Amino acid sequence: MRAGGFPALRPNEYRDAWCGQVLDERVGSVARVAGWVHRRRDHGGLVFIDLRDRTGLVQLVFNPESAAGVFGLGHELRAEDVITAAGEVVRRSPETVNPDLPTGEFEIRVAEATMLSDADTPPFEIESFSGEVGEEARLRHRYLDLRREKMRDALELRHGVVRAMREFFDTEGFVEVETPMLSRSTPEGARDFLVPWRREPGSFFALPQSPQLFKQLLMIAGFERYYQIARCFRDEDQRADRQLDFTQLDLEMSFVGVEDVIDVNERMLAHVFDAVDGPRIDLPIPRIPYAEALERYGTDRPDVRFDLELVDVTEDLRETEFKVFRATVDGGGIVKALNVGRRDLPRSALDALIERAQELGAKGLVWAFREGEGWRSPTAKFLSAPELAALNARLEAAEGDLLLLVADRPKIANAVLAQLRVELAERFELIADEQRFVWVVDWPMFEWDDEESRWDPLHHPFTAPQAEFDPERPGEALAAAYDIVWNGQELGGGSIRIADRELQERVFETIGIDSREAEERFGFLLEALRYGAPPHGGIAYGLDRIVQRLIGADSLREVIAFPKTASGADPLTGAPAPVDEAQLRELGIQVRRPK
RNA sequence: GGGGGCGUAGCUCAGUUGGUUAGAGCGCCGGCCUGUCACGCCGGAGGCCGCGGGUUCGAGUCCCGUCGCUCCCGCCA
Repeated sequence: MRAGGFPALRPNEYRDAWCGQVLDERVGSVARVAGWVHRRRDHGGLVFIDLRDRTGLVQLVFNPESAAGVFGLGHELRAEDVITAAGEVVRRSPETVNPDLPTGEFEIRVAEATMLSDADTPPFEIESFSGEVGEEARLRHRYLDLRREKMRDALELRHGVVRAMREFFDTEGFVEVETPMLSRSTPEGARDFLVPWRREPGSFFALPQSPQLFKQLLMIAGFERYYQIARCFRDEDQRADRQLDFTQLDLEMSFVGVEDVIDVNERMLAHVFDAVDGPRIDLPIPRIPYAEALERYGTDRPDVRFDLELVDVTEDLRETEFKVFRATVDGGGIVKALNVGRRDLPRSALDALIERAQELGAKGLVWAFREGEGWRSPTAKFLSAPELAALNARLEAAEGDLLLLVADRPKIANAVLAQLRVELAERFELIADEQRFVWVVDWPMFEWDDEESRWDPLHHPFTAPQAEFDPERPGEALAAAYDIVWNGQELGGGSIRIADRELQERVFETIGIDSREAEERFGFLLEALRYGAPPHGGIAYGLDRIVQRLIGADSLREVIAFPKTASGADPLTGAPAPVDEAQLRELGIQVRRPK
């Protein structure tokens, strides 16, 4: 998947052709190319050089018929030397054609060549055939790692994605506006990156976790349609799909409802994917209510490429004598189950499943194979015949089907089985070879936080409810929010925002932010809402994740030019690094450093 | 903060039950080679076995600690 072609090249003193474009129309004329020595094949009386630029490779031939100096240079060239070379483009004789190279039918007979920059032996081979180079070596010399075709392709695809987004938003009347990097700490929930302010020791800017409040202010300002390719920062531990700084596609629209936002975004995604030859998106993208996603898939980001749905069997076990289930059910927990189908798993594999379930947070996992009217399972003897029959019926279990049950608090039972569902689907190859998108809609406004004993916003506190909500029953309120999920990974999420000051205050109150704190933290927003706020809503995407998925990479690092390691370091620059005392003094910061 | 995996030559890796001088492929250096394209052939250099401590007659190998890379849980609305 390459994003677009390469522009026509104007001749200059270094080249008049891209390596990758030394093709038919060049045959018979002189071409000048420039680039890096990719590989040298020195036959003594004849030297072949594969020269590389960003467009690809072309073979240069140095032979004794060329000037002595030029032929001599041919022998001296080493990997990654930078040269410019000119000579006649010739068609190779049929037996010397390299079918693996786009330029494989042609070569340049070098008549003149200049070393522009000779290179030390690189710490690793640019295109290695002996396996993946270690992450730290790659990042330490990222400029060499980025010379690999794979990395060029990834970043060019990323460019193509961004360009297609801009194209689309341009035709739809959006304005790209930059919001500040240095601003006030906003409440996205993650830890902020703080920037100390010299003139007021003890006061800090925060780097944005998202442009959320600024884009709302832009709507109040009357821009109506805004977007931004926005750099965002969150000081949380890394994952393969999480970096400290990352990029969002952020957009916001005025005078819109949920349908309007979804419509624009579906067309945007279809346009972008089409522009980069990504998977086809069939519109409209199906929607699934949050509650249904949780019920059927155990997660708010369901992978709908395969069935294997979760089934709630709590009601069948309400009266059971089996203590484990009974205690859970009586305590407000649930029992959820998965019918994995007829699978021959040895005891060791079943034990491994139990272990995995525990790793994921479950107290345990019950496995069973349907056998006649009952079960073959260590647990079978604790359940009555009617209970077993009811479970078999509820799970539509056929003879020999493997059943997995988890009893726990709803959150845990769902999460554990949701993960097992995906892992089992991979294992048994149930996942259709296709791309499936789904909108998750009808999110609850609030979620009860047991540990803090308060209601938390499920999205963020600026999300509008679908209708007036009963402050006595926040748990029943639904939000005008939507997330888009691609093959089980969240790509983006958004909502219609609160455009009414009083409603905004009520939501703050519900989540335990009293009017004084609201004034202190969000006074500027509340004040802005007084001066004519249009109804508005939007969405934000993880841009890096979109590109990662498009190229099928395992890690975000494959689509970010200069990413950080899993521990948040940058081996190339050595960041983060101590700063000198004078800088700290100026900022009024005292640091106790370990000796 | 917690857990798993990994750390041996520049790179990717092997290294048996703890036992003599730690290996391979690629890369690198030198030589030969006029049709190769992951060129070939001959020769060579290259090691703090991540670091520190311990057990042992003896440690790349076992134990403890630590650092780094990585994946996961917590966290990331």
